[in-house]
This record gives sequence, structure tokens and C-alpha cells, in this order.
Amino acid sequence: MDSKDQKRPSELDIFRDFLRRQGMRYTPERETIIKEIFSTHEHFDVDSLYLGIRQKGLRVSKASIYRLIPLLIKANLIEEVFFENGQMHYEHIYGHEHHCHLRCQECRKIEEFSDERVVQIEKELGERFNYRILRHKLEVIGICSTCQKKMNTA
Amino acid sequence: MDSKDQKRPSELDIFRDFLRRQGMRYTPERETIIKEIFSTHEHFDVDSLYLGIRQKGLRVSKASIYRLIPLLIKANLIEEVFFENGQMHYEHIYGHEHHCHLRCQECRKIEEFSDERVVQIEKELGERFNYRILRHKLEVIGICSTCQKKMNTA
DNA sequence: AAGAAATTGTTATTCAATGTCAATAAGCCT
DNA sequence: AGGCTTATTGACATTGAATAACAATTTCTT
Repeated sequence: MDSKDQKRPSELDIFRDFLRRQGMRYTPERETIIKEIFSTHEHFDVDSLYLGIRQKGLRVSKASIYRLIPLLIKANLIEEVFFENGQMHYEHIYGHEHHCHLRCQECRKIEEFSDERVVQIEKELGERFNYRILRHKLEVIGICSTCQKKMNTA
Repeated sequence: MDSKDQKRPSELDIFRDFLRRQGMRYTPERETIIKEIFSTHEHFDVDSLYLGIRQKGLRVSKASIYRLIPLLIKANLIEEVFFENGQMHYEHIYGHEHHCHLRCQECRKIEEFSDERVVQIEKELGERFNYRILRHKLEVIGICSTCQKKMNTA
């Protein structure tokens, strides 16, 4: 473990700070939810999160999850990824290599990728519009090779 | 009007073709909705679309709008832009200069921009993952100058 | 022109997300 | 350490976008 790792505060520390600055409280329920979110690198929605927590034998109401999510977004710990099937889907972004999504319009499969050029675009935009840039979300939509074949033979 | 313009079929023609290929029917209701969508260059949601149609003295049920939207997406005439306030927002993409969005996380203001580099990224992705690329959606999130000032003085 | 099948509007339904509120508990203050 | 203020919790009720069901209608093929 090098010094870089030691310097990076945990997501819980980040969130504690965030809460203190807003005069809000750190509760066991919030800790449970955050730990669950950061325990995997998968996308999640409120339902999958709730089930994951219950499977560990813990108990938190869905209302608390719904109430926590906007706070985590404000704290830049998670972000909305896409809305599908009537539910918003999220992923955590802190302590996680940033990536973008290539999605198949037919079968909804998702490939992840990164590209440095987007960072440059971001930077220029910040200067041009006088924004403080927080993050970006690049979603490329197409038809995967499997679905292309299906469409050709049909 | 130059030859390039003459060659580009209207969105109605595109959609008629699309419907025919799927064994679906072209109805006055569908025509009304599409014309409304393509009559402005603004983002829209189901409600604003419905109201716009009624203000022109026309009548189409909301159910028909909800039913048409997935078809227009499949036909690559419109796309989902963002989900906000419990509603999906769309914009038409056919016959319209493509652009991306820079959004302020605080006040939800939106700036539009274009960047050729994303097209290049798209192209490379298509080759790398063997996808037929249809489009992309780049959303950059930040804090606008006005909101930065507010946060500093607070 | 007729008939098969898709589409429409109406109505009912679903379910994610939010609001309400009394009970509880975090965290500051002395 | 204990008390007090007030944010937070969970249960329940409510909202509202989106979808389903279905009978009446209309498109489009032959």
C-alpha cells in the first residue's frame, strides 16, 4: 500500500464530512446503505440495493434509500446512469475508474470503455462556458454484432 | 434549395417506410403527433407534446403518444434526452444538427454544444466492439458561474 | 367493396417515487 | 454523563407517469 492509497479518504469519510457541512446526521441506516453500494462495482437500482441489504440480514426501509440517493449524488459519490424499465439506475463513481457506456439498442447489452479525449472536451467546455466541471456521461448507442446478424437473417 | 435538400426525405416519409417494413399502419393521429414534434426544435415530454397538439385545436389521446414514442425511437427520429421530475424528456434528432448538453447540477440550466471528437470516438468504438453505431449522448455536468458565486457567498 | 388485423380512446391498473407523521435517536451543549 | 433540540426513521397513504385491457373504429390488402 503506497502513500497515495493512504491519503484517499473512504467514501464513508467523504460522506460524513458532507453531512456535517450540511448539519445532517450520520446514522447506522445510512452507513448500511452506503456500504452496500460500495461493496460491489455493479450498477444498481433501489430495488436491487434493498434486496442486497436484506440478504445480508440487515434491515433498512426503502424510504431511507430513496431519501439517501439524492444526498449521495450531491456529494458526488454516485450518479444516475440510465433510466430503464421505469426505474433509475445508478453506479458509484468515487474510488472507481471512470468509464462510459456503449449500449446495444436491441438487446440492451452494455460495454464499458474510457477515453481521455472526453476529459479534454470537458476541460475546454468549462473554460468556454465558465462552468466548474464535475463529471461527464457519454453514452454511445448502436447495434451489437449479434443483433446485427439477427436483423440480417430475419 | 439545393440538390442535397431535395434528396433528404421528410421525417414523415422516413416513418412511413419504417411502418411499412414492420407491417404497421400510418394513421392521422400518428401524423399529428410527428408533425407537432418536428414543428419545434425544443425538448419535449409527453405532457408538453399533448398540450401543444390541443392548442392547435387537434385531438389525440395521451395513450397514442405513449404508444408512438418507442416507435419513433426505433426509427431513429427522436431520442431520450434526460429523465427529470418523474418524466422522460425527448428531442428529435432527424434533420437536426446533433448536439450535446452541458448541465448545471444546481439550477438545471442547459447549454448545448457540438464536438467532432466524439464522432471519432464513436467510430473507433464501432470498430473495436463490432457495433453498428447509431448515435451518442454526451452529457457534461458541472456548476455554472452563477451557482458558483451563490455557493461562495453562502 | 369486404374482411382481417392494427390502432384508437376510454378506463382501469401498476408501481416507482414522494409526502405525512408519530416515534426514535443523533449529536450538541452544559 | 445526561438532557434537549431537531434530524431521521419506518409505516402508511398518496401521487402521477406509464402501461394494460378492451370494445369501437379504421387502415390496408386482395
